[in-house]
Amino acid sequence: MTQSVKGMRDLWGTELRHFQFVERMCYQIMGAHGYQEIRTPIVESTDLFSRSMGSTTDIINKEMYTFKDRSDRSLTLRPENTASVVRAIIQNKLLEGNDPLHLFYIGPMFRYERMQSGRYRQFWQIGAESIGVASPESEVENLVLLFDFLGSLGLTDLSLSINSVGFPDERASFYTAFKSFFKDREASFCPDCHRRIVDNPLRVLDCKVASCQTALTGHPEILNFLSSESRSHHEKFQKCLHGSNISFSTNPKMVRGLDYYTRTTFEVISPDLGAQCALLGGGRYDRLIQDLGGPATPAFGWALGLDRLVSLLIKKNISLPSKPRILLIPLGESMLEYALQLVRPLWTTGHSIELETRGVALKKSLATANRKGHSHAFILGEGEKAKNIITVKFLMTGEQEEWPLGEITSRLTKL
RNA sequence: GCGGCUGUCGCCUAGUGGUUAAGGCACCAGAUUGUGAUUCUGGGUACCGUGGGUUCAAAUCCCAUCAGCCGCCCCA
Repeated sequence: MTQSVKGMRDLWGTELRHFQFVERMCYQIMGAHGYQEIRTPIVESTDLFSRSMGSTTDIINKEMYTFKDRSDRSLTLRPENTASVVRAIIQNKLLEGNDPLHLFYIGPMFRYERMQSGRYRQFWQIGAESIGVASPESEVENLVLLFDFLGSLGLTDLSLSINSVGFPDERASFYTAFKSFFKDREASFCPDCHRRIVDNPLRVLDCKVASCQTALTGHPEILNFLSSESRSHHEKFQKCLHGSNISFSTNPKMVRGLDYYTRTTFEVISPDLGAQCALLGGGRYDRLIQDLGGPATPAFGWALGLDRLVSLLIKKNISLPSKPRILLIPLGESMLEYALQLVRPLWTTGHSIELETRGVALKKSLATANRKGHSHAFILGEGEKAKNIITVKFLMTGEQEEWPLGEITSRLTKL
């Protein structure tokens, strides 16, 4: 049998309902904050990603789904969405007259990675980008949106880590100091760190090897190499977070996976997710838009892993708001025709009413309703028809009520 | 990309060379015709992930392959 491609899965049932719940809340909160949706193609020119994300990042080097199309163009399945959003902004001149832009997106991303739980080759992200404003306050606005969203899902205990990685020139002077610090004790570092110090020095900071962490004692901190402007930006950002009641911790060792970040970076990890604990991350990217050929424009945003978010909701037993699910059971074939006429106006009211059309014994229909998770059964037989009523059975308690036909809609709303 | 582990009904598992692959949950059918979820009775629904090999004999041993899991790298 042909199976789904490795790392790509089907979504249905409980898990899909959680996805849909998150998506509904996403549209609601984003809308409330004035963010507008943008949808970009899943496939882009390979160079969009190699230009935006940094040539030494793992995503570029080993994780992209890259292929040639029939015209020999190098195409790539998007591994993240920010580069595409920026491309769309430039290409469609979205900044003209719309500055600043508040955009959000939701959709599948692709990374060719070794499988592990919580890590998929097709995975879903929700992201929000705030484009055109450089202030720390706009960063906090974007994070308030994020935490309002998480709160609406019942997630209130997640901790935010923040850091600043400065601008490339600030980073360069830090690298110089850090590399000489490293060189003085290079024998104490693991082979991976010897590779990192060349490719991406910041990565040495979050090495998990204990001896490396010991060797890092007293290391130069990037915050000390920031310009006074960047430093006061960072201070103001923290002050504003306090003011908005968002709790956080500063982590000078926190490193993000993409090279385009400037100044503020942040992430949220969840201890409940095992090794793949990164739930979301983001930061400022003031140079990306110009690097991709657009006008120099500051920007800030985050991306959240929907698959991991849903697995967290399920692990934490966060229950979905449940609407009544009704099975309408006509007794006998003549009643089925009557039921069809009766249910049509009800179907326009937005309630979930499934019609039993099999014409099987009531006993069997109730068993089916129970098994499939219906909350109520509407029973419609000769007796009900004669009295112009419907029998409503509450499947949780077993209680029954008789509703006059004219009151069905109003009483449904009160369930 | 590196290292390790796993794969038996829809789900969880027993079975470690020898009859017809066992059990639980679930599912299906029934216990007199309009009442489920609780009870009772009956039913096994699986080419043991796939393909080769060893053997008189393979779910069991070997190889390959696919998928999943765990750690690393890294990331959502």
